[in-house]
Amino acid sequence: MPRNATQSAIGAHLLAERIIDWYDVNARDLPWRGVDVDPWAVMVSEFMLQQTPVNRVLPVFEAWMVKWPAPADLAAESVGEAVRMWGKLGYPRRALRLHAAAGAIVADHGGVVPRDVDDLKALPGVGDYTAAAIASFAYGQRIAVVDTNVRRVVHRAVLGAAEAGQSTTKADFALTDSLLPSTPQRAARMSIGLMELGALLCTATNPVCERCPLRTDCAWVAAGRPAYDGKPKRVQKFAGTDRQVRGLLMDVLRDNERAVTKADLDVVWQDADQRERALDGLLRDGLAVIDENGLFALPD
DNA sequence: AAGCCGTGGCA
DNA sequence: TTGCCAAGGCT
Repeated sequence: MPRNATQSAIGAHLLAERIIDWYDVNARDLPWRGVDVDPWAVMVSEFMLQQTPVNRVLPVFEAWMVKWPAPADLAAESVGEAVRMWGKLGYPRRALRLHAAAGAIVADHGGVVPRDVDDLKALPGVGDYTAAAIASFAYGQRIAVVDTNVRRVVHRAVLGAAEAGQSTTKADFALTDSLLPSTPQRAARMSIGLMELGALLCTATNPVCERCPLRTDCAWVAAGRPAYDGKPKRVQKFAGTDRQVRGLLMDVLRDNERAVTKADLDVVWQDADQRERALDGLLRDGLAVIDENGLFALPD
């Protein structure tokens, strides 16, 4: 049974203070942060940041918010334009889900991003993490926001392990929750601080412990920074997979304002079977459509 | 619940 | 070069 926060060498109260103080000085100035955050901006950024680095998100986010400053603006747009604007962020199904979520916000929530966690989780593309992130960062609620950064920081600082497990567990959520201050405002501050710490210092490779506000009390540092001893994390292949082919096909569709021929798509990949499978997948997912002339395009 | 779903930077 | 990694969600 892992020690909880109150039994740790460093108490939850001090941990929160160290992290919040560090964040106040070291936080990056990102466009989806600020005193008067727009919940829609938080939501858009969270969708884009799913498995995608900040630096690649920044320019797309800026263009997106200029074009669609409110959920209703996106909902009124064709989903294909959302996919085109998504560009090469990757995982373009996120653009479909964000567009659908905007429609649901208009239909069910008066065009305002809901603040209730269950309402948020009911939106397409919003899971445990994203719902908590919006509830905390946009609305200042006290809820554990558990992403890969937070899991890593907590596992190191509190549990003394090099990395978290492969997936987020209820124990991860419970432990993170136990570390949060009682007041919603400080809890939200600590949540974003935990994430920032994991992103800037307590990184997966080459963590910068010397500059970490928790270094004197970190269980992992105290243990001599032992190596990860959990199950090996399998990294997915990309080269040669259907995902790569789908990406190449989407490239063609995005780069052409007008519908393209099958031949235009066929040039991107040699293996016909895999090509067909990838294209079928895109059609099934709604990322591509066939028109009445048998031409291929982004969805309407 | 294990596998699928993009993309590109970096060591 | 190849593998690892990046604010997950869905089935």
